[in-house]
Amino acid sequence: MSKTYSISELASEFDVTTRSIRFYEDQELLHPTRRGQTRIYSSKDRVRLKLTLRGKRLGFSLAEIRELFELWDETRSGSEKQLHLMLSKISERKAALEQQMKDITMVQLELESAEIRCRQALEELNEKHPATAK
Amino acid sequence: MSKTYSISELASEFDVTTRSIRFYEDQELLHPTRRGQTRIYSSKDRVRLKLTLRGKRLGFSLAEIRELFELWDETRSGSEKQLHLMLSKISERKAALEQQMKDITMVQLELESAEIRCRQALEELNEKHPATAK
DNA sequence: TCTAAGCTTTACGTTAACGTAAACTTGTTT
DNA sequence: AAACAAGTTTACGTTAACGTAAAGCTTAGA
Repeated sequence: MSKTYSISELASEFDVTTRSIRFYEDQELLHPTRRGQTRIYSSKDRVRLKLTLRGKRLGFSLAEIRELFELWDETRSGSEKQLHLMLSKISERKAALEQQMKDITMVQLELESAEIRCRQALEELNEKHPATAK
Repeated sequence: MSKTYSISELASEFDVTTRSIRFYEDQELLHPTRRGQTRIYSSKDRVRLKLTLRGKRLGFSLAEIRELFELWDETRSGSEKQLHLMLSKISERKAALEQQMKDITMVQLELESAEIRCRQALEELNEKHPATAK
């Protein structure tokens, strides 16, 4: 009897619209059960929603996210072939994430130096213009 | 007389289509000059293209990237107000990037443990099935 | 002179990821 | 009974970021 959630509970917890959540179901990322016609979300669904949103923030498409979910499900009782496929997908993703880490680091460095140049420009303004006090 | 580039040179160097490069110009991310009707790209344009692609990999929209370029250009001879605006945009971006770093780290951990579980499953298969040699 | 490569503009098509609106059911509160 | 809140389905609309022709210039080479 683990916990369940309504669609609006999940929507407000993760700050997405119910429209999005239904859309994710349509794309087979979530598989809520029903009571009557009302959707009931398990904690597994909740985890999947969380993972979905995280994946999105990382630039994965919904299709890619779905592919990962499916692979993982198939893998859970998988043949050797499935397991190897999963391992190769995993290392694909790992490589992509490492590239992203590098990109982020580069941009962070650029932002740092941009910030420094901004502050210097401000100081120069204040020397010519020591007026605007405090 | 610094170096210049043709559209297809840049396209093949960065592995994008010429269509995309022209589209970026349309969105005012690039500003090549012309010889006759042919576009000539400066090394500044090349840098901007590189930054654009990096920004895209990080999930920025073209509009956001353009906004950053414009802010930076305005800032280069900017008023105090411009400089402060730029600083606040910079810290916005820094915060977003930190969140992304966290996301990546989380996903990397999940991939790690998924990989481990895969390898264990493979070992178990090999114990029941020590056949497929080498 | 013809052709081929590489460039150009113009413009309609496409995909992903929802937004938005309309009309309906179901349960519960006044 | 009436009205409300929260859920549902159906379906058309929207935006971003290009893809994909189609048709025309321009210049080096056979």
